[in-house]
Amino acid sequence: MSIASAFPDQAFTQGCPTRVVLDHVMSKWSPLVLAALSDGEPLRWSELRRRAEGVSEKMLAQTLRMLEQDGLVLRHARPVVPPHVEYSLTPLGQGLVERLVPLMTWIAEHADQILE
Amino acid sequence: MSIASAFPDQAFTQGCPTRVVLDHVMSKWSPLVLAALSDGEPLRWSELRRRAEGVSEKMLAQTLRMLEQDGLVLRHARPVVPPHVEYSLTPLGQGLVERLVPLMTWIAEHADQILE
DNA sequence: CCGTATCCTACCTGATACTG
DNA sequence: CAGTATCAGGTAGGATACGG
Repeated sequence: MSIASAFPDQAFTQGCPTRVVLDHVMSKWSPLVLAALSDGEPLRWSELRRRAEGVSEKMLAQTLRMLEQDGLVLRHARPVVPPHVEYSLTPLGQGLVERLVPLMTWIAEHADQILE
Repeated sequence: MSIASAFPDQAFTQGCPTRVVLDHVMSKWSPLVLAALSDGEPLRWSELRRRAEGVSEKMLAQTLRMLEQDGLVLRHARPVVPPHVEYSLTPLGQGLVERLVPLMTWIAEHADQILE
């Protein structure tokens, strides 16, 4: 029996790869970083820190490394002084944010209702 | 400047109610509980424990209380012995899962690609 | 059957300092 | 500018035992 009829039987069972990806995508800062990149425009480290308001340097680094390893975010470092590094979505990452943004939009529209 | 052009300016800024709701919805077990209820059929505590494979009793209780307080999940206790309690989605919760399920479906379809 | 209470650990956070 | 390193403190989450 799967968790819900919408998914294949083995999806989101314990130890399933889907569970790992779900945890990555749903981690505290991933949605904010992914949403910030959703416009398609590459962003620099400092700009990402401003957009994901409240993120520590440690957690931003950790989140970006994770998303890069997952093939969702691309890191492009230009070898200049001072360093210039840009982050953008991979095609895979774009597919993800196309589903993520509607969810976040819904939350933005209904947050008041939810917290009274 | 908002986090991304898709959202209103104040959305997902630090301390904004949207941030609280985002954290609730993206918490470790919420997606699995909400997805389990997405079929529309009310589920009992023991069935939810089976569907959200790996969840501890403490975290299931905490997650359900949170979702109930947020007005996303409805708790219906029938006063019988032994106790019979059912959980289901509120209309608000249904609106949420309509956006959540496509995201989780995408993850189920692309998890292999992501983890190589 | 449906939870609560307790304890314990792991991670997140925040601050600070430092490097190419 | 774009990070890494380290350490102290708090909080989310896990394991287990017990109660209505």
